[in-house]
Formats: sequence, C-alpha cells, structure tokens
Amino acid sequence: MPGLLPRAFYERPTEQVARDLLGKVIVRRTGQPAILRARIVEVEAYLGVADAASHARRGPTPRAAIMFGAAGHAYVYFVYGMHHCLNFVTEPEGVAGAVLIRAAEPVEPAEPVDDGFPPIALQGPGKLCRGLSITLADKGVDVCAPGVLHVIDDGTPRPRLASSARIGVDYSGPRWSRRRLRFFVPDSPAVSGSARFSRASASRCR
DNA sequence: CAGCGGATGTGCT
DNA sequence: GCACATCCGCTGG
Repeated sequence: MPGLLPRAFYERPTEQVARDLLGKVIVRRTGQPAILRARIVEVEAYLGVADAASHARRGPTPRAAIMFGAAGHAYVYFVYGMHHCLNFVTEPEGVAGAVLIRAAEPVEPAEPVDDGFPPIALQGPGKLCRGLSITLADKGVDVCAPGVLHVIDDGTPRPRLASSARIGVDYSGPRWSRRRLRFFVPDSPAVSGSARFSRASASRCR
C-alpha cells in the first residue's frame, strides 16, 4: 500500500518492522523549503529488556523510556560525544523495541540539479543523522503524521535483502551480538563496507 | 558525584 | 588496523 506508513506498521514485532522498512522512504523537512527524501537500505532491530545490546536492557531509564512507549515515534540518541542515531519505536505500548536506521540512499529528484555541492552522505547511522539534520530535538517526533519527519511507501518493489549480525555490539556477549538482527539491501552502494564481507555469506530473506 | 565506556567516523600508520 | 575526538547516561560508592 503506497503512502504514509501508519502506526499499525510500527506496532508489530521489531524484527519484522526492520525488514519491512528496507526500501521505504524517509521524508525530512528541514525548515527552509528544503525537503530531503532518503530510501532506507540498512537497519538493525533492537529488542526489549532481554536484548543485552539494546538501550532498553536496563528498563525505562530517562533515555530509553521512549522505547517502551507508543510505536511510530522517533528515538534519537547521542553517542561518542559527537554522533546522533535515528530509530523508530516499535511494538505495542509497554513493550520495548526500536529499529536503528543505519544507511539510506538519497532519492534524486526527477530533474537532478548540480548545485555544486556533493550528494548528501547517508551511509552509516551518524552520517545519516548529519545528512538529514536530525538531532535530539527530533526525539519523540510522531513519524506517523506528515510533519518534520515521516516515512512513506513510494510503491517501489520490495528490494532483495540480506541479514547479518549487528555492528558494534560485541559488549553484549555472543548470544546477542551474533544474532542476525541487521538487515540490508546487498546491492546498495550505500551499505557500509563490512556488508561487502557479509554479502558473500549473507542469507537471502524472503 | 566521580568514573567509565559507548548502537561512530575519520585519519594516520 | 588503531588511535582519538568529545559528551552524556548509567553505575556504584
């Protein structure tokens, strides 16, 4: 169904929402007349209190409480003193879950304009937020209504997708760090380098 | 309230 | 491949 993704889309098992977000388009309004569109090509599922890699593992702390709240809201956090990361909250209210958006491809307008600026880099969760000007100010935004940030299905066919372990969560121990909760479009040049390694062993899903 | 380390990215060796 | 930038959330005392 093309159009704005409704709350029911997010209010499902996190792993399923993660897969289904691949190929969907983030629509970002940044103040000016500027509207940026970006097709999601890499995501990770972060589950509830049992997931040792998830911010929800310690329960509803001030930072992570939003992961326990209503689906379809933006969870933005700040890491390493310099980067923001964008997630969408999943699962019914009271159940924690979120999908981290790791990479996207800029959606070119019908008439590509050469304004002298390089294309916006959206490969990697930190760069994606930089490119879309997403900060902590966007934490809590309802992405189920057209506004500063929402997501649409533009009707393009579901892309071929693959899975791997999540990136940078070794601290959570083998049980959770090795689980294949990262999903990506292997054909996309925007998917980070380690994916090229994963590409060979990546399992095809669906 | 001090200390620690992170769902990252870049640049140099 | 590894150091490091740079700040905040969380833990433990």
